Amino acid sequence: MSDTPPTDPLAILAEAPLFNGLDEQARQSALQVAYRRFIRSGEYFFFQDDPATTFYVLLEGRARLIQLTPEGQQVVVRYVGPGDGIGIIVVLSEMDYPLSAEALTDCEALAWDAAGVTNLMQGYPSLALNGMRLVARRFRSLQHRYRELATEKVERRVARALLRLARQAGRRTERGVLIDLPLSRQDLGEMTGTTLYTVSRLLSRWEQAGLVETGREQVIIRNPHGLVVIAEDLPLEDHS
Amino acid sequence: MSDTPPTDPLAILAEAPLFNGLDEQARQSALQVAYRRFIRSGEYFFFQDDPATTFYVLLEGRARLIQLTPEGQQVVVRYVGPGDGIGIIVVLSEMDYPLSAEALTDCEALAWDAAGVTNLMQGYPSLALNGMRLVARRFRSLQHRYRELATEKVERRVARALLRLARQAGRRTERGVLIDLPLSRQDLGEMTGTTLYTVSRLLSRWEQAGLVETGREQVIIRNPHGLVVIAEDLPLEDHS
DNA sequence: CCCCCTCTTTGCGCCACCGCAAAGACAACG
DNA sequence: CGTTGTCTTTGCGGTGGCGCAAAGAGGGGG
Repeated sequence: MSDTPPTDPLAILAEAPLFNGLDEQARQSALQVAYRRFIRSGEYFFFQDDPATTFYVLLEGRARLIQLTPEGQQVVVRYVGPGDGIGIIVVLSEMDYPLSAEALTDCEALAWDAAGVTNLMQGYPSLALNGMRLVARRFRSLQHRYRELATEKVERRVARALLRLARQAGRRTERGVLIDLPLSRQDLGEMTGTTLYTVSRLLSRWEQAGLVETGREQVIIRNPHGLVVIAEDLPLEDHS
Repeated sequence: MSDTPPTDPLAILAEAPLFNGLDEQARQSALQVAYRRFIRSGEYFFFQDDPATTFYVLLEGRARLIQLTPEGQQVVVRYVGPGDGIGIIVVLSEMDYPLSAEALTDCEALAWDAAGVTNLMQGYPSLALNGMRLVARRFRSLQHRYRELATEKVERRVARALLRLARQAGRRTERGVLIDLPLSRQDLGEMTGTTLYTVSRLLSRWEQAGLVETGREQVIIRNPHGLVVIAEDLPLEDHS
């Protein structure tokens, strides 16, 4: 996660799901019309409601996608890492960006403009199909989370969010699985549709129970299974 | 909405957003690999978790897409009408259907199997791009609803849902805009992530206020603007 | 025409969650 | 090493929404 070999765009493209199954030559021509961008930690790839002009594939670093409500509330939509694309969906549909992309660490990315992507896809239909598959997968996961939000109560949603984050950004330590991201109570609230207060109370309770260990903008999961029990709402074993 | 000329597949395809901008010849070849299906009211196009084999374009009738939670709760994801596609997203990604599609009236549809669609898209890249645009739009709208669900309270969500339904399936009558669908309190609850009780109470209140007129599985909107005020949470005019 | 089934309404108690407020903890910075 | 700002915790009161239960209201079938 923090070993940073001099990034080789071609290698990362080969790994990137969007270019999966394409031949070397296709990736080469994709690279030729791409340009490289560096975004410093805390800065933005783009802002919500800007016209969507550019599609990115992250080479190095970590970013998150945030949606702002008209009233100014935030929702954290997704975290992304190397190999992930940002803005695929939008660039192809001549819309405005529906969310903002914020760099959490210094980031390096490949960038294509809308015309470039469209051309590539016309030339390599597999690229278009890959794109659809990607979008499909993301759509599905969003649908899943939508259903969660609609039907499940806060406790489960937060537990799930932690497990998901552990999968995406977890690092084993001797104390447990550390979520390797600056992650405030506020952030967790925005991801799960609740408030920082409720998150804080939940985490306190879970810490009491020995499930997690928390610090400032940091969570370590000591007992993943315990969280799963909450996330899946498994019947607690009766100890009478 | 209820005039039913003998359905002409080519004409409907020409209107269908997926085939937008394609030439006659492309639509012809699409038709050649399609077959026709009739689904009776109350029956299902497919069930959640079945392997996704078939993509449909609805020619006639009305259907809805439902997601079931592991615990058996339902969420109504979307209503569809003539010209709409069902299952685009999924067929291309070799997944299982993430939801069930239920016919609300007798339905007539064109059907393609996964291989057929993939072939068509390889042959007509614009088709793939159209597909992406469609999915992108739907993704956006889902994202929008996700944010609604995460940040807005029930009242607004129900008001929004009614307005959305009015747009999709509204018919002017002398009493107001009738939502031309059998629509129970339960359904509305499932669409907005709440319970039939709360929906019932809201509708009662709104009926008192003269905003709507309700009956068994039926809603007529008398004062759309009033609903918009609620949906957008506009400051109520001060009448002191 | 009546019966039965489903949908709807509404009272009621309950609790999960909200959100302010104030105090404590921690990190960064000069 | 203190100051400052951000993040976190927790008490507290308020309430929105849940969900049972029981009584209406239609509608369709026999």
